[in-house]
Amino acid sequence: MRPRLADVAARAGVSIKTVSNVINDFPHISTQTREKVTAAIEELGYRPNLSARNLAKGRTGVIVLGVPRLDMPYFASLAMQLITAAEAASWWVQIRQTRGERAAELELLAETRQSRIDGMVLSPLRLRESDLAERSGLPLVMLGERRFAAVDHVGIDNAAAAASAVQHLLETGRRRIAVVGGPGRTDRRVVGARATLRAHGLDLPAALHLPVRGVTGRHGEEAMKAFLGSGHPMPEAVFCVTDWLAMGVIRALRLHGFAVPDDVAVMGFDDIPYDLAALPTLSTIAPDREEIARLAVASLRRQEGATAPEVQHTVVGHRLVPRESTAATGPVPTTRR
Amino acid sequence: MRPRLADVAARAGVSIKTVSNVINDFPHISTQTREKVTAAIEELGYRPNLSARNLAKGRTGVIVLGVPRLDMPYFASLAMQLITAAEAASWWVQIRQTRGERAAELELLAETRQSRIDGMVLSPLRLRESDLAERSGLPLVMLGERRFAAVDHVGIDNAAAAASAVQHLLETGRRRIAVVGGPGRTDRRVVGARATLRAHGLDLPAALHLPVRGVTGRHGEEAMKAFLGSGHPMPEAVFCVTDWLAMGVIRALRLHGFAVPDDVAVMGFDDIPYDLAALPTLSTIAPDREEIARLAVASLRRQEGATAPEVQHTVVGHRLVPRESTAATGPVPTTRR
DNA sequence: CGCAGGGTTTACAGCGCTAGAAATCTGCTC
DNA sequence: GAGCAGATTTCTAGCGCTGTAAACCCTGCG
Repeated sequence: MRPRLADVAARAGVSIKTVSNVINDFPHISTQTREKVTAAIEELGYRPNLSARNLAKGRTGVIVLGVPRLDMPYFASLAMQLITAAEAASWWVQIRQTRGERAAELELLAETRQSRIDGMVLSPLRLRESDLAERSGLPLVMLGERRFAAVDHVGIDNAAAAASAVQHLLETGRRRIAVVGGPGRTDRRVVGARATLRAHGLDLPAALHLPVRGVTGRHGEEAMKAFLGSGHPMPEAVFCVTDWLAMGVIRALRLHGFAVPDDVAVMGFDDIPYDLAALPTLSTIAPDREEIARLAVASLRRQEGATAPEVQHTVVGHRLVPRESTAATGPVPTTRR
Repeated sequence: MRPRLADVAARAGVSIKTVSNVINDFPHISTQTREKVTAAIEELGYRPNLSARNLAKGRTGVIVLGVPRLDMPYFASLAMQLITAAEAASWWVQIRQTRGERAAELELLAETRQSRIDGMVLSPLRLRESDLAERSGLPLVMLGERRFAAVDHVGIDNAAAAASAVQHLLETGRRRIAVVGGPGRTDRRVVGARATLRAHGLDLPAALHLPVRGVTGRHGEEAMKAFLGSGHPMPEAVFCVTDWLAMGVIRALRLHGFAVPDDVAVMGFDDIPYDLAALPTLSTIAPDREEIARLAVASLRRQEGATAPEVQHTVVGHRLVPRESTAATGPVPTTRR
């Protein structure tokens, strides 16, 4: 049988509660006692029983992660990170998919009221500020582009990240730059891109802003195809607000005979964990996902403790990852035949 | 406060244990009582507290999934499926990475003995039959190519799947076929491919069998580069034992000026959830991962119940997914310039 | 030298559920 | 109509842990 608190207590010659106190880092424990207990724990290889702990503490040990879709590598990867981060807080993560539908997102928000979970991490796409009335006091933290005034948020500075992406394109000598993404100017990434162009005395003409109805490869391919059919002069580079879009854009470009990056450079965003055997490998912006996951869990714990925790919006870092798709010279030699 | 068993009991006018009996499907419950209880559960929206249940039942509610690496999309996707399947059995999945190292795999096997988990799903790469002595009575099920006599196994028929892949290449008119994968003939996929070639009066000459030390894009790229440098006449098609290898192979081919599938068709294996915006999209074999996950959990539950369960090796289905990389005519038009 | 006052430790009552054993209720036989 | 077997339900004791409150033990001061 695996050792229990009582076994540790007996071995250390103290009471059960003292062992519990040591484990939970309660104040007022003499160094001597602490050492005795720690030694006993070590010798017995004791590990607390989470079921019992959660039961006694009245928590369920479960948090929910709400994402649009799990087969989007960005969210799959985020989920993995969150699972790891949550484990440290003895939480396990129940993953729910919203398919980006408003109804599903509202439903999740409503579930906040049944006390079946200890907290929720939500990556909303269609939620509005006013929807948050649905919310109960349950610990909640939002991820993604949108920030809500009344709820904790963890994310990167999308505008700044997009700016550095465009900056990179400019630095590699491209001036005429198209932007793929966002059906509105609410899109921080588009905003950041546009601002950077403007700061360099350039513009984002309507023809070079390719709106999309989604962010997958298919959407990117369609948007670029539409552009290619429009007869507008080609851009020297394309900034896509997601890697998926970029993959589709590259496909469309190549199907039309354009070489990437030789004819057109393409930049993505997200650093989805695709195989680097892609051709060309994709230059992108890598949000610090591990940090996002860690801080999301930290936010939940903070809220769990306090009765009326103050709202915190946290900005985590991102990295520019230049790869082949924006290289000055492409890796693909002239084709035979 | 969320409803407890006692609340349901009060509402239905029966004892707590009766409600518990209904929930756990115990025999000897009158239809009338069952209906009363079910109604009460419904009205109150009762859901059992898993912590309490697990505590009382003496299980931990945790199973371990041991995979080589989680950033391999195949395993990420498998993990997701397993998490879903395990949820139905009130288990949550703790994911452990072995990096394909024998030591790490043995360590996991050893953990089987501390009763900290209810079961283990293992996808071993380097384990030997004899290592299983390490194993305790804990429910264990293996995934992957290797079958062990003494342990439950769930997987596809790799040889048959590889056979159908090669068959597909033959049917699209390719005769000279190379195989990338396996540093030994233990590899069922290589065996299946070779057998199919032989059955068609063809051979797998040593020059066309490209062994690899791993199964990622990098390994595929290196193997194909080495071949291209060898001066051997080109094959018309390449069958790779994983999609990742295939991505690398395609990259190497294209960097050398070969078009896929026009000059060389490439076939993968696994159907990793890559973006279909790849160019060309990858023809592959898709194992029924959902079924694998479901059956793995079922195996664990079966073993949990019995004291000396008989060993079951289960074969699940796979599908041939033809895409662009093996099409008769390629999607890439002649390049401009 | 006694006692206040703090730091430390212990006792004990649950958290919500399940597993026996015990109690009760049927319907049936004689 | 009593007696009995089997079906059905209730009683009771934990599962291993934490929170509260009370008990303990030491200083240091008067």
